[in-house]
Amino acid sequence: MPFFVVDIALPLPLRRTFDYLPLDGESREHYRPGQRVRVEFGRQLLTGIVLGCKDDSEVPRNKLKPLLERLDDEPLINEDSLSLCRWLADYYHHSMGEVLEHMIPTMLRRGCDLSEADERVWIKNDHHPVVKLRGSKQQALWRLFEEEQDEWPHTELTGLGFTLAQLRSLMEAGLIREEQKLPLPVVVTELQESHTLNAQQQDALKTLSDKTDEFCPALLEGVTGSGKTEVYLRLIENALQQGKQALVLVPEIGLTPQTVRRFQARFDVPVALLHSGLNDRERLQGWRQCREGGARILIGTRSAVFTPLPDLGLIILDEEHDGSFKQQDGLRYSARDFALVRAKQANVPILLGSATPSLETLNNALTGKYLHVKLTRRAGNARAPGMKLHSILHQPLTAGFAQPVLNKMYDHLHNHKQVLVFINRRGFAPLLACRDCGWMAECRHCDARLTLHHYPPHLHCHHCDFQQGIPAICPQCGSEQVEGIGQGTEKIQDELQQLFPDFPVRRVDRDTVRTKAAFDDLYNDIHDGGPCVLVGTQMLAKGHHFPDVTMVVILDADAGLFSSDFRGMEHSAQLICQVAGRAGRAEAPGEVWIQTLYADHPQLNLLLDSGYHALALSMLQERQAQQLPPYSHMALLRAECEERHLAQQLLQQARAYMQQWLQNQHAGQKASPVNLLGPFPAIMERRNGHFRFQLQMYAGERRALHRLAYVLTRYLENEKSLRKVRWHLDIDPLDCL
DNA sequence: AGCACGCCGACT
DNA sequence: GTCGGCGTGCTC
Repeated sequence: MPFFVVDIALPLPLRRTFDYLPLDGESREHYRPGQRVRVEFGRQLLTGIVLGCKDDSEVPRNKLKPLLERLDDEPLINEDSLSLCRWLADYYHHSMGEVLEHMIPTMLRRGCDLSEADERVWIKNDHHPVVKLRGSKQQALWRLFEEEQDEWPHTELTGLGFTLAQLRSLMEAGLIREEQKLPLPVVVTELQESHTLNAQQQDALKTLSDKTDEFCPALLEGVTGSGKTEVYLRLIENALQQGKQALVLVPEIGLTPQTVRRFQARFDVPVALLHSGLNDRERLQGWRQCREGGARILIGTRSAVFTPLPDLGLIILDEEHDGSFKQQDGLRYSARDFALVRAKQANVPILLGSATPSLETLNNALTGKYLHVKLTRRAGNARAPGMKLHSILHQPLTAGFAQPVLNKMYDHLHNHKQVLVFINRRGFAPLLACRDCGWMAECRHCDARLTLHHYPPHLHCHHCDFQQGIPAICPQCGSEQVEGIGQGTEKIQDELQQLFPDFPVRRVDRDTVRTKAAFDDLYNDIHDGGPCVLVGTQMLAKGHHFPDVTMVVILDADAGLFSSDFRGMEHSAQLICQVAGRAGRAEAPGEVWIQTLYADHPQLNLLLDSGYHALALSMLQERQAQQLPPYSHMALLRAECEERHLAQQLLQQARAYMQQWLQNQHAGQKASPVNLLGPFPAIMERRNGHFRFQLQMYAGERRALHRLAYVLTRYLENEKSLRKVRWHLDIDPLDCL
């Protein structure tokens, strides 16, 4: 047998792969890219992925080890997925082995067998005798098989109150049989009719349905309540009719039971869900349901973009501007950008939806790179909320509110409506300070103030989770005048409750709704109506509809207006629109009050007078003038270390290396194709005990940036002198703080 | 990333 | 005398 070696990607941060000798008696045909193998790596056992075979290795023969075991006969990852992984590894300058880890569920990464997703399932026999069942429970059970579906997972039936004895009776009667197999998601049987589309929605649908058999990226820009979801549902319907699968990607908080139910109740097909709440086995089941074609629709968050879908016919990515589509550690990929690459490879349409598209996407739509479809009218009777800036300059405030705002809130409550107060600060007060000497409670691990919490009483760092008790006296001067300064959700809740004693004031933040279940309870409570005030953070802004909310108060819009990040205004505007979108969903028109010290802020006024789109166009002009993304491409090299100077030094060294390389490459040229800025300390220089610095890289051409990033990562990876410093390269970073 | 090897300080 | 600290280097 001719000599050959197997090229294997291992789950290591190293940007290279490893050669192993094949198993005795196995030829090249046994090794196909995408199979899993067990190997001895140093002294540890690892599961790797076969990338291919080679005639020979760069490594001397005596150093080559034979691999220990081949885990798959059929590749677990197909050629298409492998080439997507290669794209990710190249584009994000990441290790192939770690990229591949994203493609398969945890259990398979650990070497488990596919069959571990199997479960006890009861199946209706094709040819069953006609029998008279005695017990009413048995009859009810049989009806499920006759009227709803042929297959039922055992756990699903016991969940409905049926017993093993009842199932055995049916089996003995020859009606059903038992098997170990992959269960399918239960199909909802009470289907809902589709809503009728308004003229605009019909036009949108027509435009978007034009190309279903080829790559066609599109932006659906639709104001809140304009019925984007209905358009999604129609497009999915088309895809399903053609025997295709649909992938729906939603932001982390967007995957609510309400959303899911809406999709499930519309289609007579199994819908798989992938989100952070699943355990390893459920993940494996969902993955197999998609890969084996049982599930026809997959709804999932960021990581669901990796799921194999053999009949993929459509990708929908809702709230495309949402930051949760970008992974913020490890492989820092953008699920939105990756979804576009995937759609291109699969040659299928992809629809990005948003009321407030990111400037990147909007630019692509405006330049014609994407199809641009707009929905400007609210579906049904819903009217757009009226937005109003309320200047609090030189105004006396009660509990942080201006009197006219409180009066308005009172009116709404008395009209049996609900009021939503939005403030992006958890806790009681954002800082604890001494009245006498000015001392402030600071985190010992971060450059940040500790937040004062009353429920329960403690000081808490929101950046590293450090907690401690509240000092009774000032540790600096001994004064007893130690108190919270400023306001958070807790304080506002307390004070509003005193101002409106006749109405419940509820707080909605990470501290009150820790679990998904808690949120659902609260949501149902609120949904059941009754006038109340909701005080909450970002959590309130996304995903959920509160039909009885007719007034929204935004308390601290100013915080976002002067951010040091160039995307600060964009994100503020998106957040304001999103919060505003919570009001006036139903027939009752809503109103939005924004308290601000800067009532003449030009961009804020543009947003309120002319809407997000107009503001976005103006922000794009600004970006163009400053050559910021999307008019340039960016990468960020971040470094952090417990020793301040080492973090800084790594970036200085990286900068020197890159400058040298650029000079060699582009000798004689006037302008460098990549501009380097920094190193700068991060806005919060110390976090969790680590000093953080960063180096910005800008380029007009993506090519040049990537060529530089390639040599940089190889250089840093092999530079052993700086190994105490943790570093990473963030391609297309979302925030540069 | 692990996990070895290796060379210096405080313990039974 | 040894246990254990983490600097350095390697893994096909």
